[in-house]
Amino acid sequence: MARKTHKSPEQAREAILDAAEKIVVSVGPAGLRISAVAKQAGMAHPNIIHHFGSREGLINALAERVGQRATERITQAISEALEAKPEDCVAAMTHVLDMAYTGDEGKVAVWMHLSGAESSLKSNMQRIVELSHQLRKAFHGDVIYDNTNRLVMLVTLALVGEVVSGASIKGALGFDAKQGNRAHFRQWLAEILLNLSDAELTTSLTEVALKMQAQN
Amino acid sequence: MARKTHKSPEQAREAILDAAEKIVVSVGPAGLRISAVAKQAGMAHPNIIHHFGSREGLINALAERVGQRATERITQAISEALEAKPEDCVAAMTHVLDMAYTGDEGKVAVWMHLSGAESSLKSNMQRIVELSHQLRKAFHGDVIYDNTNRLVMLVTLALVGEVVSGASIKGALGFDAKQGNRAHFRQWLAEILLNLSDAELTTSLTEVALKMQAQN
DNA sequence: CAAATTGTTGACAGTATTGTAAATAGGTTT
DNA sequence: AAACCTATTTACAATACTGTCAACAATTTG
Repeated sequence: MARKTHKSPEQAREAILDAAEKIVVSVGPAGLRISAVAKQAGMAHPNIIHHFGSREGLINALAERVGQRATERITQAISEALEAKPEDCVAAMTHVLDMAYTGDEGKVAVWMHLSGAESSLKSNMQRIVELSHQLRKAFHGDVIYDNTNRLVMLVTLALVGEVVSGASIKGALGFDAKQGNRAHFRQWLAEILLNLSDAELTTSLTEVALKMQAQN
Repeated sequence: MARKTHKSPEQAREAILDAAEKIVVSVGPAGLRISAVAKQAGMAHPNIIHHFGSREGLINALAERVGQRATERITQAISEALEAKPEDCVAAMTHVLDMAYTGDEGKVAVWMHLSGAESSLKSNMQRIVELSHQLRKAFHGDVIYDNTNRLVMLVTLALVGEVVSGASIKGALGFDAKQGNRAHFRQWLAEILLNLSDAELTTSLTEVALKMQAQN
């Protein structure tokens, strides 16, 4: 009966995306139903189609928004790490990893991507690699760019894995038991990442690689 | 008209699982429709319900089968690495990582798990950790079990990430360009894993951790 | 104040999918 | 050969979801 007051298109879109994010967090990526989003946003479902064109349009818009926000948090954390004192380096690096998860945005970003959303992944990832390389250079002098690329890839893949089935794997490996909770794992990983940038480790690695190539 | 010859229940189940695996590989985990599986297997879809009870029953059975097979391949690869000569260690370790992907089974296992299948993940993972720890001990003497656990977790998470969105991330990071294809990344990771077991790295890591704890 | 614009909604069409029920026939046992 | 078991199928029920359409009302513009 009583119609809702008209929101501006921007307000409506934001409200719908907020609702969609909540729904995705609670039911997973495949369970994103337009009707459920509409109910959460307190409107009728054709209104969503009016604003986003289709279900796929909604998914792409949500992917774009959460990807942008997550990238913002991560890049800011790396920038902060760039200015951290040496004794704070592990904490700063741990904070960088934390930022990939905060507020369910990393989870939603991965899930949206999993649903086939396109988004501007490439430019976001390249910003992160660029800053990460600056971070490694600040810590260890001149380092190999390819290794930064690979490290970022390893961490990114692990983050995706954590989002997708981290809870199950953690449970299967008994990580709930004593000290091995998620935060501790991230700190452990942060330490490894910092040490992996060390020049002596790099040479050690290339030595092994050379030995192997000679064998082929 | 012409009815199919009756298969034994075991044969029928295997044929259906083969079909389901193909379907999942081609359309992804969320797109698993029992009608499509039935078409692929050349039978009517109620027959699948007859043999597996429901769509969920089919998913669980498929998860169990691919999980078992993938675990078999991985554990065998680790066992082989245990008996490898020192100069073959990187190749053997790379082979272990390769085994997690071979034949789409790793991909399907992750995807099925993603669809909510239960399966015997815990016992499989623990077998892998146990063998991995033997491998690390063989290479580096007595090492910390928790670190083996964390390394297995890191690699497993990265494998899951690779399965879920490895192609996109690889593309976003420009890994297609020169030498950074998937196989090279695995070899690079294998080298890191072998070197990470080194005692000097472990002490370096714990030193950083102690320094950070003192700071808190 | 009138008219246009557009955000919003209820009703509906169309399709896809899972699962059920009864019937049929291949294979096995007595 | 008869009877039985069950793998298999056709037809159907029931539901759920996306997207369309025409109408309505809130807001803005002339």
